[in-house]
Amino acid sequence: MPELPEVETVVRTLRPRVVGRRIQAVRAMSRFVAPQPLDGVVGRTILTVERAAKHILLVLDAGFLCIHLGMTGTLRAGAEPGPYTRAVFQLDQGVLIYDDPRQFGRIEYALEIPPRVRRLGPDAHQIPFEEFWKKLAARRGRIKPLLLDQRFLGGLGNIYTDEALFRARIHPLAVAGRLGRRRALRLHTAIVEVLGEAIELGGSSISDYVDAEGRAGTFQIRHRVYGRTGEPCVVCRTPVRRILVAQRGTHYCPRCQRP
DNA sequence: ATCTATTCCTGGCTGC
DNA sequence: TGCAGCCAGGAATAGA
Repeated sequence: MPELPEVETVVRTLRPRVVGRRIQAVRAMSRFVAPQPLDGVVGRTILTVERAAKHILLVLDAGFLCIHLGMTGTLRAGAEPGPYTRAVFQLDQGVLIYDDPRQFGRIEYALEIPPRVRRLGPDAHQIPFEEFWKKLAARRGRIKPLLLDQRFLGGLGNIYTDEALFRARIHPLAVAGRLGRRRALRLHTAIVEVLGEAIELGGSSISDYVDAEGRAGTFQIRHRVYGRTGEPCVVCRTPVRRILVAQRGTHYCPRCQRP
């Protein structure tokens, strides 16, 4: 599932392939992925490609093409259309293919940056500790749902939330505002480190994820708790436990991450 | 503010 | 082998 490191990798691999290119035609095959017409992008030039949390923002000479990969979305330059192709962008040089089997992704064209992007909290990989600590201390809810809340912090999803909490030795149900400065600092460090390491390895490829060149990431082999239910904790050999938190599968070590 | 449940979608899995 | 049923989950949404 594309989270911050995967989206960052897509943006980095996409950039050299599309910046300066002119969009000559667009074909949207899914009303679910593209609920509004995308015709406005035709004739526009791609100025830059930016990441806003998990959103990909193609800044055009007029307006913005905003793409969210959802769970199974891929955006590939110079690829061939397949059975799950939901949108095709014909460029003056090359083509951009959006594939998405489960259609949880969204493509939107607007003259202004869409509200869903404006509402995003600070970037999980960029937020300074003092700001993180201040925001955290004001919250009474559980830490995991809070980290998943894109208005609180942008970019974390289920995988990296579980991995960061494990590294920081914090229970997913711990109350955010009661973590204390020491544990908050551990958590902030863990978030920044796990995201940085994942970006270095091109993200995690669990099922569908590939970058704009079609290459899979390799960070999944470094996962310590996510998808390791029942396997021994890499630190203490206690079996990794899976519980449900806010309707999400949550993986943690019951010994390293005490309540 | 915070929580729960629901909705979108379909490949892949389980169990019979 | 075939098929029904369920699960995975990001984010919006409704309702408590």
